[in-house]
Amino acid sequence: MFPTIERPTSIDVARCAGVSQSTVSLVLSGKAPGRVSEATAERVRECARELGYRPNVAAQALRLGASRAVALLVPDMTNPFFSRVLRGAQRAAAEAGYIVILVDTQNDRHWESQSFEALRAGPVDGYLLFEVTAPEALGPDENVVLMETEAPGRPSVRFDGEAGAAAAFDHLVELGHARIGHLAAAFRALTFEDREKARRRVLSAAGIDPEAQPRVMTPITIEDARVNGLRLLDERPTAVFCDDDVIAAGLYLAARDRGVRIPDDVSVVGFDDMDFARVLSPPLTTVALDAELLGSRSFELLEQRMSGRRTRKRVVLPAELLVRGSTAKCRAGT
Amino acid sequence: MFPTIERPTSIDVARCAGVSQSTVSLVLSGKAPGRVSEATAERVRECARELGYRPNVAAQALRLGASRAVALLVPDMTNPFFSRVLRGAQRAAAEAGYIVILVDTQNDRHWESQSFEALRAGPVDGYLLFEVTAPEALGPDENVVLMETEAPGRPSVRFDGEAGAAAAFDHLVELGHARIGHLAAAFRALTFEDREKARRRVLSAAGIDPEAQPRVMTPITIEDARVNGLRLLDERPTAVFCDDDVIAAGLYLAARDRGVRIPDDVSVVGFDDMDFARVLSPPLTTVALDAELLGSRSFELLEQRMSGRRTRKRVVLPAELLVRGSTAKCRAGT
DNA sequence: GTATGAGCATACTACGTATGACTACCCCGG
DNA sequence: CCGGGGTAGTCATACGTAGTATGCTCATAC
Repeated sequence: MFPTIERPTSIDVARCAGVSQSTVSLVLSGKAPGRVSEATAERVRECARELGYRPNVAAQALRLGASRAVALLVPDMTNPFFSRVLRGAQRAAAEAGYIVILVDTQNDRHWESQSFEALRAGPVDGYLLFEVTAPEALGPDENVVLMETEAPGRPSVRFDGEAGAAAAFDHLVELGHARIGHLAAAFRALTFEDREKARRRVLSAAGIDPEAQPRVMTPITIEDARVNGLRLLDERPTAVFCDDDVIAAGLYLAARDRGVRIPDDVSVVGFDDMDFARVLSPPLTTVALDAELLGSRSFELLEQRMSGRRTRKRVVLPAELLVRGSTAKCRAGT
Repeated sequence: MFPTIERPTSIDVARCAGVSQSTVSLVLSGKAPGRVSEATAERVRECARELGYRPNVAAQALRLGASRAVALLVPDMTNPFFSRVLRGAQRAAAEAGYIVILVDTQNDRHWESQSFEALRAGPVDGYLLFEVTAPEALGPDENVVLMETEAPGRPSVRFDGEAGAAAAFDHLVELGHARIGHLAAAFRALTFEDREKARRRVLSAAGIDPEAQPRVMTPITIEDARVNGLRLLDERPTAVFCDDDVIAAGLYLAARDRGVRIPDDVSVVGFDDMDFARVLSPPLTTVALDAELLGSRSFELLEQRMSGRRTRKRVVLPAELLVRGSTAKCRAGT
């Protein structure tokens, strides 16, 4: 219909090499040894190269019932953290001959389920789901790996966010802070629950009442975080733990608005160690996560499932506190 | 082979509705009017809904020779600019019933051509190429839209980067700067050539010799830009134009290292208006580009081509200078 | 001279869909 | 009673590949 480029098929290759299409298929899919003579095989390969033959993936997918593509669903591609996840997944996938189809759900339930439906139509063999709420919609036999969340019977990969957050709060406590605010992500996810859990645990252990600490929720956006950060600063914390570097960036703006100095008047800790964290003034103390590793490990797990192994492994990756310039000894007494 | 989920086919739907597979296809692809009675059509739709039927895209792709997927090649997904491009493209594509397959070439020629080859195998109907060097490899009939670059006979979409850069240099000149450095991207692309062109033009017009101004090239990475920024600062410019916000971020670090104050000692201008630009201290003056628009307009052009129109339109999008806190009157004299 | 088997290659089919060609039926006018 | 024309739907096929069942050829063994 459209003047699409005519690409050579295995039949063209067969004609060129003077053999049948079957033989071509045999040779090119590596099943030749013992079935086709080496001389013929070489001739076929030669022709294929010459004609620039590439198997038609649609036909392959139809025939094999598998497309060698996986979907990666992330909530917000504007957040560079996910670019790194994608990069890791893409690298691992490419090595295994897979393509990654990225779906940016933009934190939009409607859009999420819509694109999800589109994907279920068959173009992908498996799913890498980042904190997505859909897993119940999938049959228990689907090839799925959960990222940064967990569900019964599903393999998953996540960071030890609780340990990371605990390290951050420990750090603040050691610096002598006793009024520690929490600028929290208004996003229901296991990750953030972990951080909250760590907060309660560490503060309680230090004799600080977690309930009495100022705590404000905010959408994960610089501007939202700025606005909500202003409210938090009004409660006069001497330190603030932010659920995310983006949120921390918003808090920096709020501090500037209020004339509050970091770290002199208030210490700030972020989470994720995004590229811009060290560029901020002062450089942001944050919990570093290897996002690329998350992506690649997740794909590896998915691949295991796709090749038939019914793994349910739950991988936990380390999270490490990076102390930079945004945290300092508490001077509330002075 | 693998226990893949068994999905219902159009034959199942046909059986359920008591009609032939052809009829199902007719109804579901909207070709029913005049061929199938409304009563039957409704029955078919009912069955399809009940069985949860979704057409097999692999089979469709094979039959139609089109996959309703397009590829978007970008050089570095870690750069949030491209996330926004993707978002725009994805939105426009979804509206037209297309899927966007993202390929992050990571500025790696080898990887670029490799993934490119993988794509040419047939899974996509068209390409959105961002400053990619491959266009010669594609036949003149391929469905391609170039982003931020141009080539004879190809449709393209780009920003008026020259106007944007000119506005930035005008701004610096008006502030009284006469020694204006250029921290330039070490990346051969039309975009950056445009900026360089604007620099020469504006400076010459202002009676400043462009050749005499300090100019340093740097890879587009915060750390690289920091190192090269140090070298540039050693030449004592009173203002610096950075080819990119990421580069500007690196220059901020360099300035901090050297104890050079922004904008008091040196004014800084960036390019792109990334999210973090306004969070920097001081907020970065930069040239704003609507990346999402770039993505959506590009897809629209591509769609025109894919539906047979042989358009070669060249779209130019505006670029606008955003003056914030990183630029100030030159105080070199004091 | 024929049975045996290895080695090599081919014929054919299925995967699920879209669609042009075709048929069966009914109604109506002549 | 027949032909024309519209309506409602079916048949058959092709898309390109993978792989199973099959066939052919030749050499060796009895």
